[in-house]
Amino acid sequence: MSVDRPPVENRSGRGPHASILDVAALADVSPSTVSRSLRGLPNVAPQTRQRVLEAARELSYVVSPSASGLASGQTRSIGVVVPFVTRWFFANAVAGACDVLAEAGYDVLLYHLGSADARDRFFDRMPLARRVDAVVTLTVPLTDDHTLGLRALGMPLVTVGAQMAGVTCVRIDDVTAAQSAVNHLVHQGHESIAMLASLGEDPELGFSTSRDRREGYRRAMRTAGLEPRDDLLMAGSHGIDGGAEAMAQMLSGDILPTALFAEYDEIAIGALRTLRRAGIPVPGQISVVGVDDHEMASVVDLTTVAQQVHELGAVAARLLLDTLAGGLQEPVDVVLPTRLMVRGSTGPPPSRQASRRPDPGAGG
Amino acid sequence: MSVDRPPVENRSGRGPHASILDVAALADVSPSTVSRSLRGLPNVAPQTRQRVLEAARELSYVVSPSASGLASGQTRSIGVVVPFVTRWFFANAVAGACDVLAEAGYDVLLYHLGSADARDRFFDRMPLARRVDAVVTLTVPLTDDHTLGLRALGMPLVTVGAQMAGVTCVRIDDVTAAQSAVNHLVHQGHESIAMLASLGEDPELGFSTSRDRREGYRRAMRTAGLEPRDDLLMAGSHGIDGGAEAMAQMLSGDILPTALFAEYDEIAIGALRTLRRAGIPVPGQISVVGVDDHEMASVVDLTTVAQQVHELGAVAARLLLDTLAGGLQEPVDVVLPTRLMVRGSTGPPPSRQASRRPDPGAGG
DNA sequence: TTGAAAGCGCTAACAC
DNA sequence: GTGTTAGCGCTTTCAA
Repeated sequence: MSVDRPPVENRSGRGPHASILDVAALADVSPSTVSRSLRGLPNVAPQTRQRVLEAARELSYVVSPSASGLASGQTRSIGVVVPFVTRWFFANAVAGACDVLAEAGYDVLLYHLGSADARDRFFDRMPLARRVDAVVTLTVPLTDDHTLGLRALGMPLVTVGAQMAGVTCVRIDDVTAAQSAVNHLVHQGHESIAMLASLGEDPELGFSTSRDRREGYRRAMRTAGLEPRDDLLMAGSHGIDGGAEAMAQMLSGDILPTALFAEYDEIAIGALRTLRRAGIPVPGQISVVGVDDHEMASVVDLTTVAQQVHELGAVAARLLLDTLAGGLQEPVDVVLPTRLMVRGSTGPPPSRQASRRPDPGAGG
Repeated sequence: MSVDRPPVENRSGRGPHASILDVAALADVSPSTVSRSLRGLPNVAPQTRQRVLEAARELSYVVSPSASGLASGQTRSIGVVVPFVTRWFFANAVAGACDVLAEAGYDVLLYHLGSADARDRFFDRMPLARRVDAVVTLTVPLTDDHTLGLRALGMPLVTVGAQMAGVTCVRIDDVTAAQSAVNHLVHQGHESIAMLASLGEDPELGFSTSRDRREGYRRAMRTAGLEPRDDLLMAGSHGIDGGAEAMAQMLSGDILPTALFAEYDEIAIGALRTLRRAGIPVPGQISVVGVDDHEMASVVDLTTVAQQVHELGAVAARLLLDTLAGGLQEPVDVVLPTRLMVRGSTGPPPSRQASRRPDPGAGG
């Protein structure tokens, strides 16, 4: 690529970049002084520092992270591991983490483990090993091996959403969140409430978030004296399409509940799409509630349990920075609050017993 | 952090990681041979390579990217620069790029320039300088200075969506995409068609995507013998909220068009939310069309011009890899196809002249 | 096909 | 407050 470069003078002339020696020469000090000045260490005379900064700017000097990392053992970058950046929750949490980390001068290495392939490659190669100073994982479904692999890196680790013994975690109380969603339905008079939940390829592996929300559903049902239905589990697709398919499957079954609790909003939204296409009125015949407060929830008028997703990522990042700075020594478990947002997708059931599907021909 | 580490033997015992010397010792060869073997270079006897690979595995050896980068001048990582990971388009394009790059063994440095702060910090510090081998920018609004700054890095650069002279670009034809959306409305008989478009803080700066879609709107209108309305520009918020606010603003105005062309789906979706809340029937009174085929478009039944966003990112990544491999020498301009998806948000106008708002009290 | 030696560009420990 | 001296852990000539 033949690209114009800014004119560069006083250069030792080896590579395309000025080196610390060039800056040192221009500022008429030693390389160590340049290093100290640029990193804002004490023990540098103000005027010296000034000269160095000017020289550096003049030469468009940027430290080589490789060299600096090699010498110091620090990379000034953080690994962020995420299963699907395309899902609203993850995108927002990543954004929260990135914003905090960038402000602190850290770079973010993004590891996107969407496919099983990508996940295997990742854990096989462990590209994090000497590349980052710390890691934040966003509720990646992990086997025990994976977990051990991450911990064996011996670097600070914070998870968003996934509780693991001895690891700092930022999350919501998924059990309680699910309970409050289901309780809302119960209070409206629903007795036949089903749950739409995701199911990873490997049941051992899944998201703890998913497990906890199912637990919350069961508890709320039992507390209300209701029988939890077998969760409807979506094996294949995630997100909206998964929810839509699961709903379609449920419609093809015999007994339709009067209310649905979806593990997260995208599932709920997918279900709403299927319901709309099937001409089933919401909440007239079925009420739907989710978890997240996805930005689309207000658009489709979905009742949901809101969580502060950007903040989850941001808090995780801050905890990591604290740990790196030596402040935080022991693992902590931070639980952010949730809030029920009542919207138009929930209402009383059609009647106390109208829990069967309308006969064919009954209209709809 | 006191963490169990896998048992490690035959170690020089300095750091937490095995070094190339440890591997060399265990395999009974020189470090150079280890290096060659691990990188799959020729000129290594198959059995030697075998021994080395076993030794490396035994010691859980992972090369130090810093050291390797310093010595070779290559970082094996790519910078991905994106304004908002949380917006659907960007999340998907990032995912596309990540997937391709990860498969090729590259790491991804994510730079999230959502806020003006973050952008300034980024261009001020140019953290990419020696950190990455190449850069893909996802339609980041750039000033000329910024553009020059990126090009001055002297490394391969591919943009998604943003055309710049002499830079490889992967995009759709935004003018044509906009025209096909507007033509669809024209063919349905609409004569009063407005556009909802975004407007960056700095008009000089904006997305070329935005400019081109406005241009397409104007051309389609003129071709149809219609007067383009002054675009309704959203100055503040982006995405859904921006669209919702712009729509509200339009509702407070005097003359309501019979159809709306939104620069991208999130704007359209925000507008739909406002319209629903205002009780204005879609497409009965107003038709709405967007661009993207956002995953929510099918949920809210939005007519839109679909683009393959994941593929945009993936193609960009592949072009970058080609360039790094020495295959691609000259900048290219790749244009991916779009397709009009007709859904339920568009229909004929209420009547040939019913373009005024209903009188107060007329119901709705 | 392999090994020895010389850096890559910086930081850190120590001297002054 | 500043300079000197060694590396950090690799890759890369070059020589064998």
